[in-house]
Amino acid sequence: MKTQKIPEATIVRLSMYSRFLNNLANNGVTIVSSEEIAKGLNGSPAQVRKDLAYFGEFGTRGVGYNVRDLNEQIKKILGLTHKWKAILVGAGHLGTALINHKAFKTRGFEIQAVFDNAPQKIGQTIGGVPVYDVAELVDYVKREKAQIGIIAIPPAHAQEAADLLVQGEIKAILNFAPCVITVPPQVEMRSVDFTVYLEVLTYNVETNRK
Amino acid sequence: MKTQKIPEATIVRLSMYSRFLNNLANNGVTIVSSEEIAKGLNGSPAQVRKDLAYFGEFGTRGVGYNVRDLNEQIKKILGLTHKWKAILVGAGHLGTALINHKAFKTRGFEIQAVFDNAPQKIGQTIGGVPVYDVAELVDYVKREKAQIGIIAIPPAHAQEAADLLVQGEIKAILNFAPCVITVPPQVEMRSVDFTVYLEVLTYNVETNRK
DNA sequence: GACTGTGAAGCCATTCACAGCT
DNA sequence: AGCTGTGAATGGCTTCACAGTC
Repeated sequence: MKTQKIPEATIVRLSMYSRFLNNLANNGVTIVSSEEIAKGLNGSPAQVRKDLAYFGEFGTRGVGYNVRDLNEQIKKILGLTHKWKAILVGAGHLGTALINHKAFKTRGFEIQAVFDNAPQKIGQTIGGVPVYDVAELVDYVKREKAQIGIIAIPPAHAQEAADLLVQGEIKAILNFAPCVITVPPQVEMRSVDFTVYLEVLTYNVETNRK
Repeated sequence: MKTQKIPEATIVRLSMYSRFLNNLANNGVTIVSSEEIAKGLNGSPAQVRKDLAYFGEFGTRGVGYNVRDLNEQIKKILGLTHKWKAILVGAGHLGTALINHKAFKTRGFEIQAVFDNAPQKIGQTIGGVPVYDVAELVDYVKREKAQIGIIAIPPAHAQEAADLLVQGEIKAILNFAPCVITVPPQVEMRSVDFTVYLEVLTYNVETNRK
């Protein structure tokens, strides 16, 4: 193992490997081969081995990988051995869906607060999470040292929300608004933009019926 | 322009260019350069030109691109000159968020029906869209010739939902469940998996504070 | 002079094929 | 014998740099 640039696609796959290993462990499987992991992910065995080899030697030649150990290693790599404090911007339908989504809790993410600018929403709770005025966002993030900000509002105000999060010294932003957002380099940012995938689908459907 | 393999990343960017061009047009801009498009997308001018050049010569040397014309061309490439019939599987929070999402209507996608297995939801409407029993899904998709199926249910049953959509001869599937789904090659499928991006963020936050 | 279109070069990720362990 | 770990080869996307056009 040496220091080298690791493809983002590798990190994405690590996250999926971990999920797959969880399932295996729940089914009582203790040993797994790169071949089997690959099958579970529609990937290739060489890819699996290469991805893991960036970070160490986790397997046993002639045998395979210990499911539980490998999962622990991957979680450590991804930074999932401790909890993460998240806050949500947007108390609309999407925000509500995210608060109620199982995936956050099961992976150690805790949405601590929601921020919105609609007076009738402020003071309420959604799925047990309090809704605050967006005017309090910067202070809250600073005070609570929230690390992850999730943007779930329409594109028109998404950049403003990002700016507030940055002002609060957030570490990372997950943006669900279908638009481009700019943040300073020290802030990690990824967009989940389903609209572009929808159009990738239509492109492929149109193109393949030649 | 010749027939060659076009990177998926190019299609993703085309979708974003189109959105950007919509904004420009709404602001009364008529001509745009690759440089300006690049700035709007945090990309490079060469990339913009290369992406567009896969499909034709849409610009004028020394001048730039006509905003409206280029947008029309891109929409044609993406198959957005006609409407798309979509159906949704899952009448939960996420499904509700998707039905109410502006992005579908503005890009020509119409969610015609929602399918769920909860008896108390069947017969209701959500955002004006009727909720049907999932038992009727296959027939409905065949009869209405729905082209796009959207999966918005927990991972445990996502593959079953995909199988039903495939049985109904759907053309494309957009999967929001955080799991791997397998479909036959003639069906286009993409997953919108925000959980992996969340973990890409944590990986980067952990790694960059060395 | 300005900006597009494009072959070539450079770079990065994936696949291959086999050496290395158990 | 079986499966991992890995340098080398391949393939593909992006960047470069300039020719082409207005």
